[in-house]
Amino acid sequence: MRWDELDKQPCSVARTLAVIGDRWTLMILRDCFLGVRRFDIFEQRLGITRHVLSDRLRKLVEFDVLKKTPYQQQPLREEYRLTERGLDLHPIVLALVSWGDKHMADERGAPLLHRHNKCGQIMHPVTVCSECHEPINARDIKIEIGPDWIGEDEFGI
Amino acid sequence: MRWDELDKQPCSVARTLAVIGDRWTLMILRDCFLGVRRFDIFEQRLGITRHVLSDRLRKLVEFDVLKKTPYQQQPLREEYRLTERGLDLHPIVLALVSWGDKHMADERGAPLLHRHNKCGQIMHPVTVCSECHEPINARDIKIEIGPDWIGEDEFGI
DNA sequence: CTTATAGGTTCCTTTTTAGAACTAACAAAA
DNA sequence: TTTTGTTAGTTCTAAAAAGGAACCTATAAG
Repeated sequence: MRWDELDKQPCSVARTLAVIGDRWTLMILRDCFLGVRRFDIFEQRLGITRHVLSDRLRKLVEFDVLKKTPYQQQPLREEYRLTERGLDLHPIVLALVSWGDKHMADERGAPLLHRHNKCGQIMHPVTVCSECHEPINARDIKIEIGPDWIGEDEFGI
Repeated sequence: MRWDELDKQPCSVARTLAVIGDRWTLMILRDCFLGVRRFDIFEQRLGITRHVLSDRLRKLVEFDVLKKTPYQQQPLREEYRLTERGLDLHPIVLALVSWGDKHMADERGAPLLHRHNKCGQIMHPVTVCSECHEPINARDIKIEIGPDWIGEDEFGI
């Protein structure tokens, strides 16, 4: 299967990865959530080639994850900002950070700390059930129906 | 920057993506969480080339995300199972599913449903603060210290 | 008149991926 | 006993993508 056919699959992971499942796209989005908005800052921080950066930003705008907004006229300059759709990617980025903090941190610990404005504390993200609000464990989830279900009742991992 | 230098960056997102930030790796992991364990089943379900599948599985074993376990002797056959480290990737996969369900679903709705064994209900993942247990909004998180902080106090998105 | 800035595009080389064929080690069927 | 099938790969070539450097455009500053 070619990569660009992925969004036709009846699977939400495949469809999401068709948008952000690229080598550089999630690094660009990380920077977006850190406040980066301009082409040259992305380039400097990421060490990505201009060609690829240009292509990825264009695609993210196409998918309505980022939008171009002018911040200056004469000459026209535009910056890239997260849309509501893009802001909804925050749990994905947080989940990536959290795994990296736990499993890839060096002796200095987590490189960045997240403070939750509402409670004022340094936090890490916890994934809970929308219904009972208990933390979710991989073994406690049963996949139920849908075309991608392969018929096993248990993970058996 | 070359992709294989990414894990040297002082950033948990970069370090995590060095492991799973590949075009196909997250699709392989999706299937792992659905119970797939064998080479030929991955191949059939993903439409991935055998060469790339072989390479990605080898890397995931190297990173201790999957482990090879014999399920038959004569001839020796081995299958790939998630390690504890691999199981910890579940929140990432759930976050990808959740975004896809919300933003990429077609008229039929979410392709797969997740039932939480503990409460028995169909659920979707919610990311909450580890301290106050309130759901997290991108605008409510302030990045505090660390080498990747670029010095802005607000997202201003 | 030259240099700097921001946001790209173009060109060429290297790396990665797609797609198909081939291999090894056995088991089962004809 | 020869053929066919199964599982888990490896090897080969062509096409696509990424890396790296140079070039382009519009404007402002020195």
